[in-house]
Amino acid sequence: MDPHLLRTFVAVARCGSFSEAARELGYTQSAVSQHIAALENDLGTLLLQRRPVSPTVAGVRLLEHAGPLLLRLDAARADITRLIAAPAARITLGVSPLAMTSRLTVPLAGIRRTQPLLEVAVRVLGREAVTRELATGTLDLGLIDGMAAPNDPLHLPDIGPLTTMAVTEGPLAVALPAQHPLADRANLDLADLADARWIDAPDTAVPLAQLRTASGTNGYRPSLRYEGTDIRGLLALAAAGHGLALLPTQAIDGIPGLSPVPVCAPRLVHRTEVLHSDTSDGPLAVLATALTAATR
Amino acid sequence: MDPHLLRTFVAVARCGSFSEAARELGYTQSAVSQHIAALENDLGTLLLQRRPVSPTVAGVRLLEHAGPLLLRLDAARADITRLIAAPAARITLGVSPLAMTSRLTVPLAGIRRTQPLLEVAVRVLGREAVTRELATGTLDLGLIDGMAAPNDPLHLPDIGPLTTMAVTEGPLAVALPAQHPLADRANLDLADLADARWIDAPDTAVPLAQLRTASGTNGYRPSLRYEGTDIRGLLALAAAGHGLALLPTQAIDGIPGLSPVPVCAPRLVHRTEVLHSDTSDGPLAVLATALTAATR
DNA sequence: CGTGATTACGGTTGACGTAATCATA
DNA sequence: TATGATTACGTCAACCGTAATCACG
Repeated sequence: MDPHLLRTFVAVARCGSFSEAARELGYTQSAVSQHIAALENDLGTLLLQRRPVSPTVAGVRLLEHAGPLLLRLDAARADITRLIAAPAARITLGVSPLAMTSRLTVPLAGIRRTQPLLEVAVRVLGREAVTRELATGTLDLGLIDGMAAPNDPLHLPDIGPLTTMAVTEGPLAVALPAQHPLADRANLDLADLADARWIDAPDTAVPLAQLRTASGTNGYRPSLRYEGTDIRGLLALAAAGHGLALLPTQAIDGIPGLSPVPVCAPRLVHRTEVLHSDTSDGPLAVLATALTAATR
Repeated sequence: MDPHLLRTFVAVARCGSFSEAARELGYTQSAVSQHIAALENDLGTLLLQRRPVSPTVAGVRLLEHAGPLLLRLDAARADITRLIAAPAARITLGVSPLAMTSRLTVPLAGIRRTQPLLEVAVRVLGREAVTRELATGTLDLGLIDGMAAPNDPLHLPDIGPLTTMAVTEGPLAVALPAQHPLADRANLDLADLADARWIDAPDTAVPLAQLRTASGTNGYRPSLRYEGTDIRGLLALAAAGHGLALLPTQAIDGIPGLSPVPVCAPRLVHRTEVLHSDTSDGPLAVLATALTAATR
């Protein structure tokens, strides 16, 4: 279970080919074959079906472990090197789409005024990408949004010891087309919409999987998948009746053709949090607290 | 960042000695020294202070990663081997103290009646221990309790793909000595007790760290630490006025000298969940659903 | 047949143990 | 000075590449 072996295993599984994975990793076909053989021998089971190459049941299971494992390994290395390296002259901020609001501009302006030598970059990414890049050190600071119970932290994959601070909490609403029969309701119970058609937009709206666990049902089946980080596109699809989406009320308000209907049960809020891994009080920690303070 | 190196690193940090760690791992003193040197060389920084041996800042940081990393590595191996191995003739159940209630006996009796050949063992452990042993395959099924927002899953360290199902949700109460000034209150706001004296009983009561994150304050300082899995002992300490503890109301009811006072804010519940890593519908999955069904 | 995975085999690298050296309480 | 970490060095195994072989489409 050497990380190298795991890395080639996930590469082979992703590529669907030993030789392709070998090219990608800079190994020979032979070495990749030996890696997989070593893993399979170690675990005592076949991990990949050959010709065509596809993971077995055990292989699928191992893949579920290998991803987080390798990510965390990278995170550990990045964490230490960041601790050693000189305080950065450049801060890259990763923001999930719905965390990217106009309020962000105030503390950013503050930082740029007080520390004009500090280069600041803002990058809009999906939620998973933000945590991943934060772990590997590509990002210095993350601003992530999500759904949670009131006063409850977001459920984030634990890639390591991160400092998290709440920035905002606001109401959630279902984006209903204006002509939808329920569009004039004062509020809605989520469970009533379990059988409706939903848009699966994991990076912009609340992920459907989360709706399922929150309501304990198996509903909220997707009618359409929306990938990317652009909210306007999602709203256009919702307005056109392609499916429902759960968003912060604020993001739906004033969009033509859409009525935001608040969700009354279960009791849930939209929440944004700042994440960083700076234990001391460097510019990162300062910016992080500035971001929280600006909206309190 | 070879796992072997990480393993010896945590061993050395725990033992506070190279030679002691070497004995423990079956290496020579020399090999351990080389392992640490390799790690330090790879990461480009000192990880341990020598004479006496104690982790540096970077070392502490690495330790925070290494634990979960190695645990997850073990979990992956255990997961695969379990998948391969024949369905067990023995099921070991790990239960956290407050998840161990009389309701458990009903589904257990059901299993023992329908599958008399199946050996069943019940083991009461701390919450961390249950997840750890579940990950490494020592336990087959876990029953864990904790605090959460209503209808929200427990926050568990993600050691891998686990099936979790809610078993019970019930009210929480502060265990106050009968003569406490607030003992006759109808209910309490948690924030009002942030400056009180608390008992830190991470395995039995709600961990104080969780109270802090839930209320966003830095209070709930421990006056006494209580280790172990015996609730009666904790209740005795609480009744004697050594400090407060947050527990399910049910656990405090009827205990002489203690008044359970419900917590009204923030809105929180005591919740128990079943955990297992069986994807198919073996005896584990059957028992797990039996456990949830019995209390619905 | 041809593409692509496996096996055989050799060179190099790296890992661990023995033993000598160094350093600190 | 004694305990315990480091360094030197030799041996052995593991790893990867080259090349031949095998197998499936």
